[in-house]
Amino acid sequence: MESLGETIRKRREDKELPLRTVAAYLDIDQAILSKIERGQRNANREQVIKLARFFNMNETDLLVSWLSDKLVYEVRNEDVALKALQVAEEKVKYQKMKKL
Amino acid sequence: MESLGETIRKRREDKELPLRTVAAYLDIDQAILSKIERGQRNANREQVIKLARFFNMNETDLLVSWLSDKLVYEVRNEDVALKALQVAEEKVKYQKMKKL
DNA sequence: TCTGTTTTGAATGATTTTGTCAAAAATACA
DNA sequence: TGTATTTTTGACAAAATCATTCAAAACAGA
Repeated sequence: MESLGETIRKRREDKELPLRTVAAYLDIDQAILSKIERGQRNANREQVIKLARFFNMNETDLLVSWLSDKLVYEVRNEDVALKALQVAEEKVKYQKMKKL
Repeated sequence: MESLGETIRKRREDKELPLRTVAAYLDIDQAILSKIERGQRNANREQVIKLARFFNMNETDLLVSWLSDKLVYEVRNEDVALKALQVAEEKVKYQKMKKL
């Protein structure tokens, strides 16, 4: 279970690229990319999409990774984290069903 | 699948209480409570706890309802909402496992 | 040590959240 | 209807959170 940050750091190190290079492609300061890789900052959607393009990864997969990171962050330190995620899942399913 | 807002509105109407009364107990403006009940605003943890006490409900259950609402809100309009929730669940489980 | 890379944290800006207030809209009911 | 009560709305302000920049510190390797 890898976070988006861990994933892209691996990719970047595989290619032996400095933060600078990827950050330039994303048009952000390398400090931000460093923080994103280490999970200290959240990327935004545009950055995730660019990262997928840069590293030739499936965009949807990376967006799922990113979104799920945000969800995990939202329930950090919560006793009922797991339960809440499960209930949220049911709620989303229910809403989807209602739309048909 | 009921949101926290729907739940407490029902309770309040059952008891035929005006927003004013419950809002006073929570120490907030009734406008906010109105918005919380209709899902336009998020309650905070303290308010959820007070609501549970006020309506004699199980605090944990209400917190789960509240947290899951927040999660649903976070993935609204996302194509990959369900997938992201499932992945988040696995991530949380994985983290929990690692701690043992 | 020198060079390039990464991390850190303070400062600043931008955005979001939270709440208040008062007026408008809706509701209840004599 | 008319009046009182409740609810909703939206403008506004304060507070909190979040993103970004920058420069310095820490780190890695030759």
